[in-house]
Amino acid sequence: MRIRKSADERKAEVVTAALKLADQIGPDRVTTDTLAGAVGLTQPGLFRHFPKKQDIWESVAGHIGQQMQKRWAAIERRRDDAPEETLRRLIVGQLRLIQTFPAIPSLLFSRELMVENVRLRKIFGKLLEQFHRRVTQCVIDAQQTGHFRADLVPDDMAYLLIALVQGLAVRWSVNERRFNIVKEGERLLALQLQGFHQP
Amino acid sequence: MRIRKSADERKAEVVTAALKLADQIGPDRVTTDTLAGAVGLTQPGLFRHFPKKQDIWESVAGHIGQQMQKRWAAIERRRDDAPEETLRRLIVGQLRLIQTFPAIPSLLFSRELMVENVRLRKIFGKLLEQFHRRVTQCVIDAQQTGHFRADLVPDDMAYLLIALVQGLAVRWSVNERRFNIVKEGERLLALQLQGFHQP
DNA sequence: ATAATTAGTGAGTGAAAGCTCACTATATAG
DNA sequence: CTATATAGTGAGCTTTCACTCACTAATTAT
Repeated sequence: MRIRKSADERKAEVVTAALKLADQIGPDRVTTDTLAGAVGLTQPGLFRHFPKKQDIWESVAGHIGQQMQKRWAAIERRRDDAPEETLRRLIVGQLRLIQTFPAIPSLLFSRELMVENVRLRKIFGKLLEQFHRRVTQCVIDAQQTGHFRADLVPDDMAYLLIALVQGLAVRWSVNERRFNIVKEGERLLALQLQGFHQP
Repeated sequence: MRIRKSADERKAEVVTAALKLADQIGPDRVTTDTLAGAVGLTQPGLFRHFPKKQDIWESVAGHIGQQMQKRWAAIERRRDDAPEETLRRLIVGQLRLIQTFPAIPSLLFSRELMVENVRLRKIFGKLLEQFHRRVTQCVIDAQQTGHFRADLVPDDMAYLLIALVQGLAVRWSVNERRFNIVKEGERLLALQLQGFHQP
């Protein structure tokens, strides 16, 4: 008796398995065969749900995008936070997301995703852009409440904060994740923010 | 009459061609066939000089490493620079290197290099570590000359500065290199250093 | 209960890519 | 000038991988 599941359920399974495998063996080594095995299907069974392999990665990107949006929305719903607190939550949230899906950094630079799939690059590009917009807004707000120095360019301050996240992600990957990215991030963030405070 | 060159000359040609191709089409798409074509060889001809394909990438990594060391040495030879100036040169030099070899960021995350080749990961890991050590030393020096705040942790300040480079590299790649990474870096660096200065 | 739809499989195809090998052309040494 | 070493080639091998297709088993609708 073979196990049979609904299309939607399988799709979800495949996406999470793809993320897990991408983490463990690297995105470009996730073959349709290993992925199918991971969800208990034969290789052709996968193509029943995703006509092309790229479709799988697009679903994965979509899933990550949703997770980001969800976190951002939750943060912005806390209307009584100070701008600096919102900022802190945005940055730390991003780090936590990376911690939850450690494949994200390698995904960003995989051949499969970034070289071969234009649509995918656009998706990630837009996400980064949105993130920058949000961070910039926090910076502006913090300047207006007098917490941050007003003589600095908010756009660039946001870029520095985002670089903090990305640099940390790079180091974490190269270091084979031998440190806690969130803790490390919180420390560096505090340091970075000190530089932005009113003297 | 077939063209015949010395082994050393060919090796050098192959390394530069590999870097160029990695930039143009992505590291993982550089096949032995296209690479051989780029240097005017047949595909098996390549294996005369590099027994395994991985050996090519190791040579490439070695070449990049040499370039870095050369730049660092040149900077450190300027013994009369202020620590902050040395720091500035280190960071901007790194950005310039990336500008010269735009494949570096994608190389750092390619399957070929980072997943499949442990030795290569070690090489790059060591380079990053050396860079961090150098930057940290500059920070300490700048603290001792009274230019930087002494209450901040030098190690972490160095991490922030390196994150600046890496974050910029990420954005540059995702943005398909539509901005000048060196100019942008100089601006962000100035901003970052402001935060480190004595109030 | 039967028909229609949908999920899944076994076997196989074709293309890509790393690598081998026997052989040839060119250079260098004695 | 001959011998030896070295750079390069053509043909082919093997493995891996995305994808197809005819067919079967389970589910849902009528």
